[in-house]
Amino acid sequence: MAATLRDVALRAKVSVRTVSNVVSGYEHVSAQMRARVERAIEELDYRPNPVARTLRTGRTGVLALVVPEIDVPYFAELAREVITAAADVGYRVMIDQTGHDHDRERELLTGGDRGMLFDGVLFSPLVTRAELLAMQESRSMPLVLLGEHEFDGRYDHVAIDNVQAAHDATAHLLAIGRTRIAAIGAQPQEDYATPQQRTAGYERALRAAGMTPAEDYLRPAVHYSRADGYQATRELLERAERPDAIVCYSDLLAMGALRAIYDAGLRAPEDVAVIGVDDIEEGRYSRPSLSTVSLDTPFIAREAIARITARIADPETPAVQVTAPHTLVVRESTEGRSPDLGR
Amino acid sequence: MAATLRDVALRAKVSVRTVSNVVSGYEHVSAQMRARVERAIEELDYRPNPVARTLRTGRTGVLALVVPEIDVPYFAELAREVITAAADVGYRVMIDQTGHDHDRERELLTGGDRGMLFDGVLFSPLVTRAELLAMQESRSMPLVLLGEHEFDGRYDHVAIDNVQAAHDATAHLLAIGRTRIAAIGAQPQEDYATPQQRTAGYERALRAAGMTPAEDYLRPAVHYSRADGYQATRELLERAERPDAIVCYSDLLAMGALRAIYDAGLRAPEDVAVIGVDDIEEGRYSRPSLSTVSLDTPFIAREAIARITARIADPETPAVQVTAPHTLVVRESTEGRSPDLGR
DNA sequence: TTGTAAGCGTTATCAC
DNA sequence: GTGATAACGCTTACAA
Repeated sequence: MAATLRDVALRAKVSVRTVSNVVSGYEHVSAQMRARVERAIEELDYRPNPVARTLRTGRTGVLALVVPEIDVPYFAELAREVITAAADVGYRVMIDQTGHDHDRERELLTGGDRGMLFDGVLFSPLVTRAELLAMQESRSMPLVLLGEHEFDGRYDHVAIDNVQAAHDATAHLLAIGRTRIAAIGAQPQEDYATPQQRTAGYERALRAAGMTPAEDYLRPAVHYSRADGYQATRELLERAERPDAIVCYSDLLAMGALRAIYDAGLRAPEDVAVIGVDDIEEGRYSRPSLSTVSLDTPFIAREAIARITARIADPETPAVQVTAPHTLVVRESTEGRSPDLGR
Repeated sequence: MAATLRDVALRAKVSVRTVSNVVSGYEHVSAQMRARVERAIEELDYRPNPVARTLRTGRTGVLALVVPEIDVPYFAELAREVITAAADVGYRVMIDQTGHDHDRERELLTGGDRGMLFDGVLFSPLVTRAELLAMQESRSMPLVLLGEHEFDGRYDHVAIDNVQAAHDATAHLLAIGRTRIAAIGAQPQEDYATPQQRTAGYERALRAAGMTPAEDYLRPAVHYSRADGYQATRELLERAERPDAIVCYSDLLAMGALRAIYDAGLRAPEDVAVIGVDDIEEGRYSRPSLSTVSLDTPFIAREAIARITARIADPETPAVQVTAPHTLVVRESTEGRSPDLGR
């Protein structure tokens, strides 16, 4: 049986209060008391029970990170950074997957079952804005939204400038002389912010170049997966007017696109240039290596942790939005440049 | 302020005992009592506090999954399956990263700080067996080891037959006529089980074919990363006696190898065949697509959850070892076959 | 079947 | 500076 505070107190012949003081690093404890208590702790191999502490303090030391699927490289890389950043400030991270399930997403957001298990939630949502508003009704728990751009002053956001990111990707394709530029990742049926914003950026870049976005060059993708990218690209390549470039709304879509282009007997970038968004490591090793818009995941993670801890400390902290920087990374899939992999 | 059991009791004019009975689905509650209580619960939007429940019952409903790095695709895919399998039986999953840090691994294993935060730990270790034995000293918490092969009867194992897996990969290269077969992923400095077993399988297959494993064909890799695979392959290709095939101890290493072969102006599989271990999705879309030894991740996850829940229910359950099935998957990187990606 | 009350292991409010 | 002691919200003997 594990030793408790009381056991230590008995052994050290002091009160539990004193032991608690020593354990939680209280200042005003005499040196000899401290020594006595520490010996008893040592002897009994005492370790504080975090559950009891939580019941008393209301703090769990745990954050929830909610993502659609943890094995999507972008989310895996984000999770890694988040876990690391959280550990730096003494937090652990619990990961929940929504699996693209609206109901599950809502349940996680309203805290359906999870009561006081977390001190805060980092949410990378698919959910619509309208639905988010409804969430507001629910019991409030510190919440930071990741990746959304729209900001309504209600929640902290660590945003990505999706419009600009997609614009930059498209503008790069235009700059290298492409004229039939398709896009993969739209979700016309749904009210999701990310695909809408990326489509807006894509179309804005085309219009700025005096081009009219062609309806059938805008391909939907449900899961932003390799399979989605593969399938959508196949369809695009069957068009009479075959595109000479594709903007993929995620690197994973782009990986599928590259393979589809190869399977069709075509070359990237010569026949079809491809660019993605995210900058996952996979794209640095693929053939061709993938041009992309790099999102600063460490920044997002650090900022998310900073926001959530601030809100936990003071729930009345006004909600703020920070936008993560992004940069265009040109690799072989658009310009034939070699990556720098030699160490 | 969140409503408590007592609030509900007061409102429904019943005892807390009755409310608790209703909440935890106790059988013998009269219909009218139940109705009354449920109305009060509804009105107060009451939700049980899991922390208080945990303090009382000793069960947290949380499992820890400990992996080196969550953004390594194999672990990400495993985590996905584990989280799903855990959710099916009412468990949540906390993810901890050891980051290849021995001390951190030991700390997580001995439960350094985490006291009673988890009901059990699923551990995918790098740690040596000798060190594992020492862990035994520590306070016991239900533990299931993932991926290790050695079984000492002390812990539950969901094992991979690493020797056989590496053997099968090597045998396949021999079967397609390769004679200068290198391996990447050994860790001669360390006492890690996985690389040792895979090297054993590699060497056994070579010997069975009447060949002598060449020392300088066995390349170390510390992190099993793309970068490690790239670097090791570069070095191999500089050898006077250039290998015509490479067994990579992980698919990620193989992705780096493929890129290095391409950068060296060589072709896979014509000049150098490559095979990995894991069967991550990335390898189905790479160019060339990657031959590999497929590990049954869903099986591992399901079995791990089954073992840990059994041990939580009865700590005296004898430790067992189950071995996950693996299968050779032949793709372009060894035999030029096309993958089947069209849906 | 339902009520009363004793903890679970902490922290925090009092005194001294 | 240290010692009693009352919560934190729940489950569960033990009674009724």
